[in-house]
Amino acid sequence: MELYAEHGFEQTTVAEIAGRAGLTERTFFRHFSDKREVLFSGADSLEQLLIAALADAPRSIAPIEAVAAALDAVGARLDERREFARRRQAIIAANPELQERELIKLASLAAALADTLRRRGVKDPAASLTAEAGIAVFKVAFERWVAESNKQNLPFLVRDSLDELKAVTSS
Amino acid sequence: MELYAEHGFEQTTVAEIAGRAGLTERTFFRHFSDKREVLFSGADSLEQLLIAALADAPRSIAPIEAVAAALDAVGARLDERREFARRRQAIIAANPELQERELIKLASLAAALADTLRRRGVKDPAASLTAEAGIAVFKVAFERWVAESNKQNLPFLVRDSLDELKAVTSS
DNA sequence: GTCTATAGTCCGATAGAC
DNA sequence: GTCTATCGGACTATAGAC
Repeated sequence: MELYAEHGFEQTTVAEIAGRAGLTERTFFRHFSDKREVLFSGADSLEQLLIAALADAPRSIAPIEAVAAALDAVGARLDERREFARRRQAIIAANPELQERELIKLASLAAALADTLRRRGVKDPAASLTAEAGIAVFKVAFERWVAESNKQNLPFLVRDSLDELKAVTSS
Repeated sequence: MELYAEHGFEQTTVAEIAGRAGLTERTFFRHFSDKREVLFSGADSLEQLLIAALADAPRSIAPIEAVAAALDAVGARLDERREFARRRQAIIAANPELQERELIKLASLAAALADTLRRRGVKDPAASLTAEAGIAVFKVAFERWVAESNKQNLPFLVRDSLDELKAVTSS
């Protein structure tokens, strides 16, 4: 992240990254499948957290509320590292290749959510739509969280964005 | 598309594509920024259609309905080339790099929708959420359209998916 | 760790369309 | 005279094979 922030993602070579870590280029690719992945490898634990939180949500509440609860858990985790998340996001925002990788990670989250919902008995297309809606809410909340000057925390923004989604779809 | 379908996207070199077209590698890159883009260059006209349809929608209807009308227009256009769309989608489904490119194109559509909504006076975060909800609806409808054995057309599936989204968010 | 294919860039030259 | 299209060759870095 230091090198990507200093010289930009494209200008940074894998050899430079490996060198700063005291390793060789080859070793970098043993740990990360490609040059982008080093910025996203932490996402796996977030996906696990998300799915576990959804699976633990009470069956009595509506699917979209269960998804919101799971997103809250992820939001709370990210909120602990707000400055780190901001620096990381600035790097991603500066490079389309990194945005592509971020989007496929979000799509993977949506697929995992939909899968877990189906396991809870939600039928398609409701399961897919609830999952996609949840990710859309999270995306918007996350953008507000990193961009804004105000200090609202991420779980609050997730809740607020969900309320807004309900409002715009209730026509 | 022929080469990608025959040998797979990764196994196909740009030199082969250029060769079959009677051109050189260098010329390929003049027309397409990268090897993936050749499958997505048609998306620009769809984005224009989408935005024009949204801009033309009457101000009297709710933003999400205006977005749905715009998605209908895109759906109708795609419906004319169902078999082509299916073959193209099979290639994309077989390769993560192509999925990444598809997702960033969809994100671009969402950004354009949100922008047009703002120009119509919709405030944020409602504009972003309406746009993201619209794209989510379209994604799910499109998946059903290419995957299903039944013969429902895309505009119908867009409408059906929107109704489903309204249902799952109205808790 | 070594070797290699290929994507993608940069320099430039050429030539037809209008 | 300008615009746009082609091609050539050298080059670097990523990423995969072994």
